[in-house]
This record gives sequence, structure tokens and C-alpha cells, in this order.
Amino acid sequence: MKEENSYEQIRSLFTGYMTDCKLRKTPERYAILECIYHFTGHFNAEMIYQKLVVNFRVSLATVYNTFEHLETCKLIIRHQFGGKLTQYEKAFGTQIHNHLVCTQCKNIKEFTDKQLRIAIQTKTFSKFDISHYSLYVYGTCSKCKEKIVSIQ
Amino acid sequence: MKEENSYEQIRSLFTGYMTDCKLRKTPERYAILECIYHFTGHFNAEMIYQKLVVNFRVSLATVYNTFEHLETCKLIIRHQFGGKLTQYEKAFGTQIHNHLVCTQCKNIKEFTDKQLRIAIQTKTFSKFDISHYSLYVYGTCSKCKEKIVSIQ
DNA sequence: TTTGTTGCAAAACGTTTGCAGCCTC
DNA sequence: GAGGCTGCAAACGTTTTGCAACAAA
Repeated sequence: MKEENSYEQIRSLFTGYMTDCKLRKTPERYAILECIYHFTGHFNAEMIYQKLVVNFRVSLATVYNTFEHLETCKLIIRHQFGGKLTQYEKAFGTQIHNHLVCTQCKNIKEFTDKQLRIAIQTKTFSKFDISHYSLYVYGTCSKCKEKIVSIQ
Repeated sequence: MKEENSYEQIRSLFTGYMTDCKLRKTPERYAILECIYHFTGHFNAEMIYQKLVVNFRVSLATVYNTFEHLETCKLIIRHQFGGKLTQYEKAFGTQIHNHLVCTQCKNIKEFTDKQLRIAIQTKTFSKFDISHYSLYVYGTCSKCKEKIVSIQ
């Protein structure tokens, strides 16, 4: 898999998208992209805003606005794992993966499964163009299993 | 698949759950369950509330409260298909199915795939107890594809 | 009688919007 | 210079909470 995407590569992808859509290339948008690039794991608008606002003048509204564009050009993927919180993750420099969601502690673990991926991706729908997919597997993680056992 | 679950069967499942958890068997909870039983397709708290309130004294808060219990005892499944709205569906009397979500018009179609279902369900995780799963496939539906073509 | 559950209204929360000013093109 | 984008604050819609009254056990 393409594990090595430099910031410059990602940035030029975003620039290309903005040019195509006649969007303006503002410093805010690049700052948000760069912040996401250096971020590990899942994030939301508030988290990126908090990280940036320390030494950069941005507003939450701009973060939301930029996320929308990043989502359409597939640089980030939006998730909603049961809670009300919308979470995102980078869609570059990472393998396609699925999510194990613990319904007790809400923790999320990732897993990859080549067979599953192929099964989903090769499925064709006569009247539907697939863009991407999300598989969420819900259950109880090992830590919470222990807790339940110890209570009984 | 078990396509024939009478309301009485479902009701007694719920009763059993409430007994086990030492919850009170209130008329409101049964009214909400019955309303859901007769509902087709996806629904949310507001929809059930609106249907019930016509000839029954309930509050939205109670609907939310009851949904939480119905979710834990797996009589309903919670979904969040990208939008901010939380949607639910019955988890009885229906086949396990996946969702095709159109990113343009937000319409949702269901599809079943036995092979996929088996592939997911037989996947075992050493430290994780699977309860259920949701597969969302995002893309563009036929109607929206036409629109895009006609614009260009 | 006890205390879980209710309706109601207010609050909370994440997200969106309206607008005047700014800055990219 | 035009108008897309910004920050700010107010508004929004869904969900949660606090509380006194109610009713299941």
C-alpha cells in the first residue's frame, strides 16, 4: 500500500482539487490540511481547531467548511460510530481498514481483512457507483469483558 | 430467516429483558414498542413520538429513554448514515442487511449478501465479542448519476 | 411504601448560518 | 475590483438533564 505520502504530495492533491472546483487557496485551508497530516488517529473539528488556534487565527466554522471540502476530495473520511460525535480520519497514508467499536467504553480499534475488502469492493451494483465503504463491527472489548465478569 | 415474529413474541422478549434488568414495565414503553413494530423502514425518535402523541400521552424524552433500552436488548439498531440525524430500524422480522447510501441525495437502499454476511460473521477476534455489525456503502445512485451527466 | 419513570421545560451539545470585512484571484 | 472566504456570534435541531409528580412493584 502507499504508506509514504509526503505532505507536499497531499498538499498538491488538495491544490488540484481547489483549482478544479474554482475554490480559493487560503492559508487557513492549508493550515488545516497540514494539521490533519500530522495527526494520528481519529479527530473531530473541535480537536483540529484547538490544535491550530494556539498559534494561528482560525475559527471553528472554517474548520467545518474545510472538512467538507476535504471529504469531497476524499482526503478525509467521516465516521459516526454510534455516539453523536462526528469523527474523521485521514484517507491518505493509511490502509483501508474496518472498525471494531466497543459498545461499553466506546473505544475503537482498527482491523484489516484483505478477503473482506475484496468481497466488498468486487460486489457490483447495477445502478450504483461505489465511492467508499465503512464496516463497523460492534461488541465488547477485552477490558470491558473483564469488568462484566468481575461484577457477576 | 425468521420473518414471522408476532407482536406478542416481541413483547415478551422485551418483558423478559425488563424483568432481567429490574426495569419497570410501563404502558409508555409497550406503546413505543408496538408503534415501532408496525413501522416500516427507518425511523427516529421524533417520528415515533409524533405517531404516538396523537392518541397517547408521551414525551419525546421517554421515547429516547425507551430507544436506549430497545437498543441494548437488540430490538432496534441505531444508524447514522453520514447526516446528523440518528436513525433506527427494527432488529426483528427483517433480514440482516447492509446499506447503500447515496452521498448526493442521502437516500438509502438496502441490500443483502449472504456471502458477505458469512464472511463478516465468521471472522473471529481473539479479544472481542461481536454483537452486530453495520456495513455502509457510499456512492452515487442512478437518479443522481443521471443528473450529473445531464449537467455536463 | 419505595423508588424508578414520567412529562415538561430548560439546558447542553455539535454544527450551521448570517453578516460585515478581508484577501484571493 | 469582484466576490469567495473569513471570524464572530447568534441560531439551529437533536438529544440530554433536572425536577416534581406519578405509579409499578
